[in-house]
Amino acid sequence: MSDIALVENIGEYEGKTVTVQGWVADKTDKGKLQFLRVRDGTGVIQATLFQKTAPVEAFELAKRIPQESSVRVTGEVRKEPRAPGGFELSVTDMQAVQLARDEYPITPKEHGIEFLMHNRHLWLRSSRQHAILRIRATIIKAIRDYLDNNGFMLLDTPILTPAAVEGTTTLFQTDFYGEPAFLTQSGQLYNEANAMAFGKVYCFGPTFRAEKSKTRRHLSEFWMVEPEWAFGTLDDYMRVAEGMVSYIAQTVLELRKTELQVLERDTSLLEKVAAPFPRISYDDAVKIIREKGDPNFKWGDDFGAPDETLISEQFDRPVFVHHYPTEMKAFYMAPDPDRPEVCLSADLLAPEGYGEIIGGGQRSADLEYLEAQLVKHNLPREPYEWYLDLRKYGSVPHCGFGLGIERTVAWICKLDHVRETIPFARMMDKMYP
RNA sequence: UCCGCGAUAGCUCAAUCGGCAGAGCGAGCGGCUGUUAACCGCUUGGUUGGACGUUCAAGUCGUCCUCGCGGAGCCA
Repeated sequence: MSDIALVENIGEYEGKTVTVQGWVADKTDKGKLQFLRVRDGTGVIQATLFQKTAPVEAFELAKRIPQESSVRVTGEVRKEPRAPGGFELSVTDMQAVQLARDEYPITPKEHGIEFLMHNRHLWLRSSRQHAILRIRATIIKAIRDYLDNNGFMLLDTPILTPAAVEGTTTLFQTDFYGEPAFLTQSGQLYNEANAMAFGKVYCFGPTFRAEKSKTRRHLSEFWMVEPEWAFGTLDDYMRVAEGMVSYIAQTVLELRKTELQVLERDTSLLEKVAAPFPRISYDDAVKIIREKGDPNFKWGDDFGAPDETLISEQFDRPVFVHHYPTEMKAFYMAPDPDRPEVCLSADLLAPEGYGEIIGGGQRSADLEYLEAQLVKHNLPREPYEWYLDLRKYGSVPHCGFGLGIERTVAWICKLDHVRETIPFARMMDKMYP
């Protein structure tokens, strides 16, 4: 029995005989010459069999084997410029683990999105999906590395929660031992408690929004990283956020060249993603919209998707929009002491029309202000009692932000829709597979 | 929730004015010693999303329904 080799390391085995375990992604029958392209999860390698030299059983199997059958293929690794990937396996032995029983639905030709989403469990095997999801994994690791290396501690927040964080967004309700409970829409409030206990923290997990949104930027279940730290200000937040996003872009450019190539991503645009990012105030953003878009845009309105695109088009890298109207933002945002109608908040808009990927800001440290905000926002006090405690026992200025993973992946990969950025997207009216 | 578009073979699509429902891919069989979404020949393919209606005649026109796609609002 020869060594099991992974396709991603196949170059290390040149001249040696190894076994690759995987699936027949595709094949070409040339009569007395058979080409199989075998995928093992780490890559695809071409396995070649000549009728003249290969064992009879192996050759016959290769000739007959249906697409997506699972196989063990043994052969000598040869450098071969004509083969995709540059290496090829000259097969000396081959066994089927299982012969695919039905016609494989996904062919190398085009398919519609409805069909592909219905076959998502199989679509994941294709090279484009491999590229996207490897980049997703790299982005997540880059985020974790950046935060871990900058003194942040991972401290996860609960998924089952007793109340809305921001009150406005629709929540998924579930049953908690007979009591209503909700799937979290943000780790934000618990993060603040964690930050008061540990200083610099972050949570990383799934987030649920029952919004009836049907756009390329929405999922019902998505992943978010939320750093939060004590003694942090609005400026501190923007510095950490731009550092993290730059690090994400640089890491993907460095480690995922092949994948970006598969996706035909213009990497020159990603190379520009380096701190510092431009910062403009909400007031200035409104001016841009009035000049180049809607002249009647009202101060105090939130930006629509076309407005965000217009703003981000003015810059060649992500842009912060800060000091939003206090009314527009969550109840816990700290108002600007010099100008209370705006708050110490900022969103980061990604380039190329990808819109908001980060929202965050400085939180109010003031007990009386937050008590008044709860009343103003019609929120019950009782579920927030513990949150108010944080302002009783050593309240300090602090800040934090949330970055949406799927929107970030969509932007880095330049995808049309976030549904391809997660293995199994949960969208309005869509739970299969 | 609102606006727009769509549903025809396993997949991607075509079908002129309402007049015999087609092609490519896939699959099956055969051929080919360098294929890369191969190529060549043959074969296989249908409750035209559902219900009702108009008509001598409906994939095509009308009403209702279901599902999907795109966008808006809202958000990350």
